[in-house]
Amino acid sequence: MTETTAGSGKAERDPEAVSKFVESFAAQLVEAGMQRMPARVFGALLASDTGTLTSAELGEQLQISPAAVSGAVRYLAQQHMVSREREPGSRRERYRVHSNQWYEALTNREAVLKRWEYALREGVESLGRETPAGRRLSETLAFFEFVDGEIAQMMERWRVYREQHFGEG
Amino acid sequence: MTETTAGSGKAERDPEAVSKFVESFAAQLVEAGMQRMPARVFGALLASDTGTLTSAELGEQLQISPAAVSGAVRYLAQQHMVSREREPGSRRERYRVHSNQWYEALTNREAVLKRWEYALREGVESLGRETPAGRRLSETLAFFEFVDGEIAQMMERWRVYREQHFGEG
DNA sequence: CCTTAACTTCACAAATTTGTGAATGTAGCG
DNA sequence: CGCTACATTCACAAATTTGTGAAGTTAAGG
Repeated sequence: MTETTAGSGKAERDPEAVSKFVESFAAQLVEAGMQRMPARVFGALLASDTGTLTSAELGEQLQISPAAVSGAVRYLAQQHMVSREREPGSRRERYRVHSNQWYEALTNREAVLKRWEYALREGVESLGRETPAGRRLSETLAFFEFVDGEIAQMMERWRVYREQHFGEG
Repeated sequence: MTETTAGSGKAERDPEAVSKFVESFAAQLVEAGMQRMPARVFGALLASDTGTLTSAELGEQLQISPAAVSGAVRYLAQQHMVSREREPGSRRERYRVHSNQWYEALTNREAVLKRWEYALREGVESLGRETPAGRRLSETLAFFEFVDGEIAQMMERWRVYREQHFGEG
């Protein structure tokens, strides 16, 4: 017999409830633009007891192929929404959602904002700073720069708030 | 002869520069998850002198069919990123990007956040507030609620900042 | 070393999304 | 009252995206 897939601890907390949450949460992420598999994998990790799952566990729980798991995890890791850790002995890999880390990632629209800003700057240049369109673009650019700064401060405030309400993560 | 499509005012401000901006800005929006046509239409409006364009102008400038314009505009209007206005006399419709209005729209991830919050609340309930997973979801929920409030304040600060730096829009 | 357990990559079939042309609807104007 | 100028909707073809099975790669353990 395979060493009970779920391994550590009685993993059985109403699989149905878990699945229902995973699917409905993933659906919302999808609607917001995330790809389906990454969204589901992320949901599964969020809903797990330890915040970590192995590739095999993900595959079984979500009924998807190893290839799909691999692709989803690659995406999530690139976005810094999960981290990978090698289990010392085994060849098994663990994927983890750090409570902390992924808040940052989610607000890491930063990279996105930067690219928008760049495109807008180009536009201001080439259309002419003093044209009506140029002025409109300038203002838009200013908005994004403003938001950029504000978000940094907001995350700082969150860290304080979080520590007060939840203690160390 | 058709009444020169571009109609009002000498619309010719280096069409090439305009197009280059439109396409590169749209590309960034697409990468962030927006559909291509809405992104291009929005870019074109941003880069226009008056901030308004007719359906025909959009179609010609972007080389797309009336159907595509219609679809794109419907989407943008739903997201409150443009408004439609009827030209009094004509049957022609004008689409406008209000500098103000669309900042709000962009941060109107609010609707999205609300749905995430809802899904998370469900999850906390069904997995149990006192389980490890339940606690993780709770914290995530708290984060979104926090962000919600912060964004409202941020927009308020932006309005002040904007007025100081750009005067009335 | 050789075997085996894990992850990854690749080529392809299926499903979804996207944009078009044609048909349809509607309001202004003679 | 009918014609014309726009805009919208619909069905479909094309392009893109998505997930799978199979083959490939690497490291742990005998």
